Amino acid sequence: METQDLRNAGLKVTLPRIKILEILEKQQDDRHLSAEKVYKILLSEGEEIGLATVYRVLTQFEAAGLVERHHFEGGNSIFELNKGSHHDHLVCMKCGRVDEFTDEVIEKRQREIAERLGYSLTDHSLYLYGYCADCKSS
Amino acid sequence: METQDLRNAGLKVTLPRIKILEILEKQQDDRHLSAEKVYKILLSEGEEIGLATVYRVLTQFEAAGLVERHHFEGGNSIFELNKGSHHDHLVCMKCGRVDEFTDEVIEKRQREIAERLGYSLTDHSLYLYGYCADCKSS
DNA sequence: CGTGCAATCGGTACATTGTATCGTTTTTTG
DNA sequence: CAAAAAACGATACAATGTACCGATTGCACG
Ligand SMILES: [Zn+2]
Ligand SMILES: [Zn+2]
Ligand SMILES: [Zn+2]
Ligand SMILES: [Zn+2]
Repeated sequence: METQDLRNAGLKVTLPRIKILEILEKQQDDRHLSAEKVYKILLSEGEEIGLATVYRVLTQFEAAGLVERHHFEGGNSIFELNKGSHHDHLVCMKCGRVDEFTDEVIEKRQREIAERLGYSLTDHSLYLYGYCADCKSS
Repeated sequence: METQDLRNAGLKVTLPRIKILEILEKQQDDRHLSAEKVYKILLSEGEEIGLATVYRVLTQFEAAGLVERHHFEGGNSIFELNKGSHHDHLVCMKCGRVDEFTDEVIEKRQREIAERLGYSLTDHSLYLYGYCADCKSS
């Protein structure tokens, strides 16, 4: 139940938050949405929720750890429901398809590099760009 | 000589292009500059070059392969003179310091991952964020 | 050297993405 | 159910970058 998820995250239960969380959970094919896309889905479902609220709520979700924010090439922010396990992304430059992957070798090397250069590592972003199997051939 | 670099890149030799290229070559401590920063340096040197021209010229330099554009966390574009050799970046979240590194193991894993998932890889971006040696202790 | 044309420039209006403000509405608490 | 606190929606604003346009400059040619 979304209601409980919100309470657990320390957020009050309001209609916009429930609806936005529902939308994020509903995505099957692509879990990675922009704020604008979430807003359009809300409109298409007849909800009267302002775009400002969408941004505000997504930012709150991010602060509460419910959601992760990414910056794919192209500039605008992309949100996805937090699955708990870290992963990085492969993005198709033609159709926008997004695949996920994890690689412990890369993760380990990153930690070693940061240590060698004297940094304490807090975060990283790794995006691979290219053409997916479908777009490659066409 | 900057003049020849510009000709080699197929660009006409104009005062703004020479000045901007000079500024990029002059950076010792941090080769990674935003368009706004380049503009401010120009102003501080008494040059009458418009911000629009700075953006335009940097974009042309990028297209000509003279310069690389990055998107660090925070959103705005960062430019650096192309050194020829690929490298990735470590960014200090406190003081903004940028260090560079190359890791052939990571590069290789990336190619393998893309292949495994059916993508033809064209590009990637890897940024490590944290606190540098100086900022870590303070 | 001039001269003329095409490329480029600088200023500014505009586009896009996201944030701050503020009066109104909704939730929570007792 | 009423009061207080929080959140909402509309919209003004901010930040970053692009498009446009009349004025200027670089460069090939004579
Ligand atoms: Zn594709
Ligand atoms: Zn993901
Ligand atoms: Zn630092
Ligand atoms: Zn660099």
